[in-house]
Amino acid sequence: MRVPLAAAAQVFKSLGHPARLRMVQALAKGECCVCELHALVGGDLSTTSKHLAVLVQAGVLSGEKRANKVFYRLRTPCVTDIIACLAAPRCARTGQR
Amino acid sequence: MRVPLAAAAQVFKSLGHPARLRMVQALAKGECCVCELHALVGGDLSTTSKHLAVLVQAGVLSGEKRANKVFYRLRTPCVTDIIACLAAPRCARTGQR
DNA sequence: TGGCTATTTGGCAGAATAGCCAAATAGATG
DNA sequence: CATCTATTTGGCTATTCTGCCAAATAGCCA
Repeated sequence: MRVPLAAAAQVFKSLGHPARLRMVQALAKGECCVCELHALVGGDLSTTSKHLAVLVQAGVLSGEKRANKVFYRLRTPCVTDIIACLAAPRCARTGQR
Repeated sequence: MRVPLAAAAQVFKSLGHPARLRMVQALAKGECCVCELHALVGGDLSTTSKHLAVLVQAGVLSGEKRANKVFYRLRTPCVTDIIACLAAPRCARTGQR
């Protein structure tokens, strides 16, 4: 294993929350601003912001400020694959679950 | 998405701990008994047992008792793919990280 | 500048998690 | 049966996570 175990675990941990997972799924289709992601998951806006910070910290997302909005995007296409694999009724590669 | 978001998040959450991730990696090579997994991650044996329970609860592992030992195995090859993807310096499918 | 929108930060209370110890359970074996 | 090995369960404390509120910050526009 080349990536430190702890770093990999941190990525999984960051994905281990329904709101964060939903946001990452949305971001798999392209970047979104915080307000869009917030509309997606509901709750307090500050909670959304903190969830995004967790994902950035784990290296899953990166954020960029443009005008007065902040746009987040996936940093690793790998994550998209991972989510697709779990989200499908069967694994796309193996045909099994 | 066909698998409930919450269930997928639970899988990620269960993988989001270094000891659990290490055990799952070992199990990707074949089933192990608790004592082997415990030797791998150290700490208290009861802690290992509880980590395994978390993974079973998430649907990642299944355990089977044979004689007086309990053997755990991966339930989903998908998880193996996921881990391989993250563990590699580059994603096996896309060549990117 | 003043106000407006978008987002983050600090702080707090409650819930969940981690890890250790002691005790209980299950099966093998003398 | 008594005992030994392997594992789980109950319980406890310390730590971390969640989600809300209030306040601060940053950039736009009149």
